[in-house]
Amino acid sequence: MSPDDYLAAAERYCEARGSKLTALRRQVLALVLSQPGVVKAYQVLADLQRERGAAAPPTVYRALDFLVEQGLLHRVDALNGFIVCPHFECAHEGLILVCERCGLVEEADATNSLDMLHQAAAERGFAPRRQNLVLTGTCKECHA
Amino acid sequence: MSPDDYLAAAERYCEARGSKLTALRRQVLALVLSQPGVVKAYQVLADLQRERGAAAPPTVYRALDFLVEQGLLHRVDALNGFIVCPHFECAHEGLILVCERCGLVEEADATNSLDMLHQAAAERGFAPRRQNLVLTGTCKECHA
DNA sequence: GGGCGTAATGTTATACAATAACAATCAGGT
DNA sequence: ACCTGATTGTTATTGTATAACATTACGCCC
Repeated sequence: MSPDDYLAAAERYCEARGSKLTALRRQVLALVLSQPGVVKAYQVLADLQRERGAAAPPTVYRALDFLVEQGLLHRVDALNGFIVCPHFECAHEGLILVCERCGLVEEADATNSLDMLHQAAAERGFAPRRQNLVLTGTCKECHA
Repeated sequence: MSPDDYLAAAERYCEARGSKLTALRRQVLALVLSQPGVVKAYQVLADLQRERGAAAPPTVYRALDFLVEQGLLHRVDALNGFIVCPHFECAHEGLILVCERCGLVEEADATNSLDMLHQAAAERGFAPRRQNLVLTGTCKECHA
């Protein structure tokens, strides 16, 4: 899916959910889309400053938080970064693989093991918030 | 297991692995042990400063990195914190459950599903960094 | 013991990440 | 127009982590 198509779909998606993809939020989303793999908040901030002059950290963090909340982005804790969710529309649970070396992101189907994980948690009375699991490591190209 | 027993066991464990649990590293480990749940680097730093006067961030981070490398501690990315690994002796993949409400942290054994996850990743040529997976959600006590 | 290489620690400064607190503005409903 | 709540702007600060280099301690060989 091209960035433009993605943005259009995101627009419709937010519309349908009754949330507002404002100009600023759209711009931040576009900036994240414009780069491959994991994107950092301060990188987005720098890009935003190039495009619209003044901008401060809270501006970026608020937009990113919104986008994560909507499910358009995922936060990658291990890297203090963000990645685009390739299919926010269908609510299925994915396994996201992030290469620490090159920043490549891919998604694997791991429904079975994810179900098992949730079950293991449930056995302890623990209710996981639904989320897409992220594994960091090295991709095929990058392990020496 | 009491802190003292844990420290003694850690000592033997490092000895056996040919790594050095120096006085400083032992002290940092003791400081982490002295607190329940998740411990933050700068909290350890403050404690260390109380105990030995001067101390700077790199001192603490290096000790914590060492302890994580040895498997004595786990880093909890989602919280920028560290937890004690209760069973460093047996090689294992842990599943760490963090309650968003009360902050409780527990480590569950989920070797099977974690193995499956790694396998799913491996099928794509992806090598996950050895890590302990974190699920956030609500614990037994907390889901209303 | 003296000298050497490596690992560990100390020190200073800085980079990177995130939020607090409050002011200003905008959009929709009545 | 007016009110209300959400969004964005602004300034300042707090929290997290590492770079770069100096110094000290340890093991080893001779």
